Amino acid sequence: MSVRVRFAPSPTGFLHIGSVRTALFNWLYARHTGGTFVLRIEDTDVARNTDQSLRTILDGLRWLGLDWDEGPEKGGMYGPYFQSQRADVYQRHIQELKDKGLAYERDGAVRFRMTRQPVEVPDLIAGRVTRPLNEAETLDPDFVIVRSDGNPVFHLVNVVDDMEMNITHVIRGEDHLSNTSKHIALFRAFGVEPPQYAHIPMILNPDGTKMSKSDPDAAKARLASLQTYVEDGFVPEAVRNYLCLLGWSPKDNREIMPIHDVVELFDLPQILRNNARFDVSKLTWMNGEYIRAMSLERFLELARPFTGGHDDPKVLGLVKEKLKLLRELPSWTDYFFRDDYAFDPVAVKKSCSAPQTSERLAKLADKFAAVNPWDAAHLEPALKTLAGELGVKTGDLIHPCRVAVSGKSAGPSLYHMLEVLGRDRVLARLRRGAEKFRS
RNA sequence: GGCCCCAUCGUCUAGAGGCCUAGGACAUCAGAUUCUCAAUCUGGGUACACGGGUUCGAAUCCCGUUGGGGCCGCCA
Repeated sequence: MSVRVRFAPSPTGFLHIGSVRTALFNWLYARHTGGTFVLRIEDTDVARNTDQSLRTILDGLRWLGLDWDEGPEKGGMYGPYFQSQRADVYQRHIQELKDKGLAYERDGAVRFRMTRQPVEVPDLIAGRVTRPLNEAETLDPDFVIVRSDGNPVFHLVNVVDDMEMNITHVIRGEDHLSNTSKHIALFRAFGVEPPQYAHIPMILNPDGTKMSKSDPDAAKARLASLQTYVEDGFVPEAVRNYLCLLGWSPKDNREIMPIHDVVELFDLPQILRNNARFDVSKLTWMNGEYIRAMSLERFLELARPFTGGHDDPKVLGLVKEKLKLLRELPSWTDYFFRDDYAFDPVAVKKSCSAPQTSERLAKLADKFAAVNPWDAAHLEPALKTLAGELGVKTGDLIHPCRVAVSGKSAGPSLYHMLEVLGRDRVLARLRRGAEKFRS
């Protein structure tokens, strides 16, 4: 039988990074097995659902390249894929349980007559887990499956849909492990064999606490939302790759690896059983690696939202290898697009405080005025010639020059930077610097 | 509190009884290189939570302790 897995988020707020990892693992398993990846929207909590949130989920999955085979905007034979549109399906199953004497009403809600026996949960990752009933459950293990307002609850709709949609493997967060006995009991009540379960460990904050989108600590709350990484200029390839490595490993010391290699190697039993903490610094490193390695075309495409409209390919190409985050883009390129860029005081003090600075910049301007053609290959010998004539180290010209034309001590290769800046701007800025740094 | 899951460098991990005086990566420190920064290269420090077993031999198996996480809703 062909594998069918599903990602079943609720459209309430931002997309949680842990949910994203769950979606990723489902997608990987589907692609690894040649199975089907279903996206199902669990929007039974009418009060909390928003269209905006639905968009966030769909956009987030697409951003990461996690395409679904059945679901919203895609269709499929098992639809509809919104639980809000499946009321009749649930109604039928609730009636079935009532007819079998396995559901009854109390206080206006419908309750499921839970088995009084401990339920063994076979889990592909955790192994066999038997969860005995706790004290309260021993007294009354039954639980609500339809609220008094008539809406069925998560446990019921989740099981009914997994059943109706022929889901073969339920890959979800470990926070559901304790509930699984309820789900298995429900499957049995319907006379259906439960799917295989694989509960994946949680992703935690750097301090080991649970990642929550509503954490009172704003910095931690930011960490929990996928949107944060999009806004900060992480690239999807890097986020996806990093997430693959949280709870899974190719076991051959590779870390940066193409997604199709992960798809090939990925399997459920090899998923780790322990929680992982989210390490932004490693993700940031990986992001820089991906940015440096990607094509200029891809870079231009991903950089567009961060350029503020200044997307000259020559400029962006120059700083591509410098970046760790796309969000840093403006601070690397501002002087290409404006003449009133700021001068870093530390850089000025370090490179432009020598008394000869002014004279050197002026002479450099004169020397560059004669360079033809204006390109890196001709600028370099011109500068070196002048250094020889003045009897100074090239650095004594290079550093002041860099500060004069960009305001910074750090940037791309000087000669390529000058080439892209163009003769007019470079000469003007050098002469302006000669005035500015006159001591 | 009850029940469940888990436990290797600061972090992510490799390790399925001898290959481990524990390997890789990020981070960090030192050095090299460079026109700056980044990158790159070289090197350093840092871990098997603790206590009992089992075994000729344990990071690897068992038990306990401690610690972390999860679940105990008419949320999902």
